[in-house]
Amino acid sequence: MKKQKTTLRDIAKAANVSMMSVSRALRGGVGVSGELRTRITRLAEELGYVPNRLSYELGQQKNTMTVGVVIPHFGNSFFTSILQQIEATLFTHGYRILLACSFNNPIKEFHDISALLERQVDGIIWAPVVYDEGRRAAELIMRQNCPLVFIDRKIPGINTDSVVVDDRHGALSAMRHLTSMGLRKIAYFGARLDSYVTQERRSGYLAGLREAGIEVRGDWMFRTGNDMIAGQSAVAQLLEQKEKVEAIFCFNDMLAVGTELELLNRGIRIPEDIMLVGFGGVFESGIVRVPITSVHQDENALATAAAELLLTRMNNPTMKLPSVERVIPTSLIVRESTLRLPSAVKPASRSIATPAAKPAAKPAAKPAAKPKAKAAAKKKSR
Amino acid sequence: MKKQKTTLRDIAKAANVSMMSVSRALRGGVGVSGELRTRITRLAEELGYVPNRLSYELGQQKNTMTVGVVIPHFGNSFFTSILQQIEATLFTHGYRILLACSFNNPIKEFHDISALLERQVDGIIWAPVVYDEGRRAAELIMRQNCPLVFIDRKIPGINTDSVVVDDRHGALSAMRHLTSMGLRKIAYFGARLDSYVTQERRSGYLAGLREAGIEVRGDWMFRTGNDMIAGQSAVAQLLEQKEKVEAIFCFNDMLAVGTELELLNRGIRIPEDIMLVGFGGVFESGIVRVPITSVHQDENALATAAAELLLTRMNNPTMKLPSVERVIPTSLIVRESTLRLPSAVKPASRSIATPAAKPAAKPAAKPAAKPKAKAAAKKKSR
DNA sequence: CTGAAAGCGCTAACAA
DNA sequence: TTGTTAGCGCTTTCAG
Repeated sequence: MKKQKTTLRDIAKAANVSMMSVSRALRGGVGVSGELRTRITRLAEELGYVPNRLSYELGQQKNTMTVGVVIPHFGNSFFTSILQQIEATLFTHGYRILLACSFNNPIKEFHDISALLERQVDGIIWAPVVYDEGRRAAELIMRQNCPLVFIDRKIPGINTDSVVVDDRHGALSAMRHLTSMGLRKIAYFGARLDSYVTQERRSGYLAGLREAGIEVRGDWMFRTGNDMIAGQSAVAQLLEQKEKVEAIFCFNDMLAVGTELELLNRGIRIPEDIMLVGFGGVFESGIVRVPITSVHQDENALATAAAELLLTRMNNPTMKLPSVERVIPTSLIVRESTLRLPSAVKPASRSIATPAAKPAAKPAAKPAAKPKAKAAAKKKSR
Repeated sequence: MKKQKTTLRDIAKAANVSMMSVSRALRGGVGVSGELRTRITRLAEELGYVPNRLSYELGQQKNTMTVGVVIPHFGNSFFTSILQQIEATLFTHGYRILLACSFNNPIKEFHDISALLERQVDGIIWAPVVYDEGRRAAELIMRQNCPLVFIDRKIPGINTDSVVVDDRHGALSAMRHLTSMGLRKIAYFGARLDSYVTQERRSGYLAGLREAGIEVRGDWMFRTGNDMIAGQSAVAQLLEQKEKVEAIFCFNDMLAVGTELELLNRGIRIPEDIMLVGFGGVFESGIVRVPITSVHQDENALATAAAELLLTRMNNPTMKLPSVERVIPTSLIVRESTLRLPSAVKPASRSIATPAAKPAAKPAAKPAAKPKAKAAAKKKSR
C-alpha cells in the first residue's frame, strides 16, 4: 500500500553520500563539489526523483504556493473566465490553484473551505454563494490568518479585501438606457437566491424606475432562476398578464438568452415588440439571433485585481494592511435587442469584431463594444 | 514570518494533556474519556483549530485526497463542463482538485505536471496539448506510480487509461449527413495544432469524402485557428477562391460560430447558400442565429468515465490492471444550418427544449437533440 | 566541502 | 484511559 517514490534518502544511499549533500546538490548546488553535483543530478534524473513539496512546507513552515479558489458554478463563461485569469496570473508568481465549486450549495461550500484550509493553502479567493451561510466559513478562514479576497460577491461584516462589480450602477445605467428612450413598462427577471449581487442589481433596477418617476409594479418583478431554462418559464409567466411590458431587464445574460429564445419562439419580435437587456456582457449574449444589450463586466480586470490583492496579502503576512474594496466599473454594450428602429427594418449585418453597438442615449451608459469583442475573439475551443 | 496556526501541541498545552489525547479526542474520541473529549473539542473550537492534512499525509504515507486536472483552456464550455463534472464526481469520494491550465503551451504543461507531482497528488486527469512534447511529462508521471487518465486526447505510446470521444467516426457521420444530401463540395476548417483530436477529425473528413467518391481538394482544407475569430479569417480565405463550396465542416463549434457570424455578415445565407457543421455539440452552437448542426460529445459521460477510471486506479494502487481505453460515442445533432429547405422559407420557431432538429437522412447520423437540450437547460449564470 | 542532529504536525505502535 | 517514542521527507543549524 505504501507509495514507492524516490526520496532524498534513496539517492543518498545510491550515491553513498549523506542526504544533505543530495539536498544541496539538487538545488543550486552551492557548497557541493562540481563532480558530486553532476553525479547526484544524473542519479536523481535516473531515479525519476520529484521533490516532495509537502514535507518542505512542513519542515520550514514555508508557503505551499497553493491558493484556493471557490466559485459557485461553471454555468457560463463569467466564472470560468475569472478562473482562467486567476490561474494565469497566479501561475506567473509560482502559485497553483486548488479548485472548489460550491454549486450554489452553502453546505458544500463550507466543506470546500475546510478542505482548503486543511491543505494549508496560502490564500483564498472566494465568490460566496449567499449572505449568511457563508459567514461561518469566512470566520474560519480569518481565524487561520489565511489571506482572503472576495470576488464578485462578498459577505457583509467580514473585514477583508474584495473585488466587486459596480452592480447597482451597472443596472442603473441599463435602466437609464431604457427609460431615456421613453420606455416605462419595464419588467425585471431576477434571481431567486439572496446574494450580494442579487440585491445590488435589483436595487439598481428600482433606482432606475424611481429616477424616471415610474411606479414600481410588483407583478412585473419575477423571481426566476438564473439560467437559460429559467427564461422560458419566466416568459410564460409574464405573458399571462394582460398588460404588455415594453422591455425586460434580466438579472444576467444566460437568463436573457433563454428569454430571447423563448420570445422568438413565441413569435414575439425583439426589439420591435419587446426590448431585452442582460447583465454580464458574457460573449454568449453577443452571438444569439438578436444580439443582446448587456451590462458588461470585465472578468479579466476582476480576476487580476483579486489575484493581485491576494498576492499583496500573501507577501506581507504580518503587515496589518487595512482591507480594501476594489470596484470594477461596468459599461453598457448596446446591441440590437434595444435598438430603436426607424421602421420595422432590421439591420442586416454585424461582425465579430464590432457587434452592432450604438452609443446609449444617456451619458451614464458608456458604450463599450471593444472589450466585449476582444473577449469574444479569445474564445477558443478544442 | 511564521504562520501562527493552532496545532495539536497548542491544544495539548492549553488542556494540560498530551498531544495524543488531543489527537484521539478530535477524531472519533475512541479511547478517551468523555469528559476530556468534550473539553478538548470545545478548546479546539475556541482556538479555531484546523487539522493539517499535509503532515498527516507525510507521517502516514496516506493519500493527499487531491487529484490534479490539467486542461488546455477554458475557451468554450467543453472543458469547463468536464472540469465541473470531474469536480462533482471526485468530491463525492472526498477528493479535491488541483487545477492547471496549460493554455495550449507544452512548456507550461510540463511545469504544471511537475508541480502537481511535487504536491503529491493521488492521481492526474489530463487532456494533453500535443503529441510529442507531452511525452516527457507523461513518463515523469508514470515513473512516480501516479495513476494517470487521459481525457479527450491522449499521447500514443503511453500505457495508461484514457477516455476519448469517437472523433473519427463523429466526423464521418457529419460528412455522411452532408454527402447523403448530394453535396460534394465540402470544405474543412481545421485546427492548426497537431493533436490527437485534430488528426482523428481530419481523418473522418477524408474518410467521408472517400466513401462518397469525392476527390480531396487541398485548397478546400484550411488550417485555421480553433476559436471564433479564426472563423472570420477562414471565411475570407475561402471566399477568395473562384469555385464556391456547398458546405463547411468545422473542426469545432466555436470555429463554426465564428464562421457563421462572418458568413451572415457578408450576406451569405445559411443553409441556403452554404451549409455549416460544427463539432462538439457545445450549447453555444445551439443559440446562434442559425443553430448549427454539430457532432455532439457527451462531456458528462467523458468526465464521469475519467473520474471513475481514476478512482479505480487510486483505490487499487498496487494492482497492475491492464490499461483501458473508453470511447464515448458521438451523436449528430441536426439543426437549421444543414436543413434542406423546400423553398427559401425559413422555419420560424425553435425552442430551448427542442432545438429544431430533424433526423438525418442516413442511419449513420443518429439525431439526438435530447442531450443537447438537457445540457443547455443546465447552463447557469450568476 | 560534507555530515549529524533536530524539528515541522501528526499518528501508529507500544508502554504505563 | 493516557503518555512516550519514533518517524514520514526535507531543511536549517551547527560540527567536522
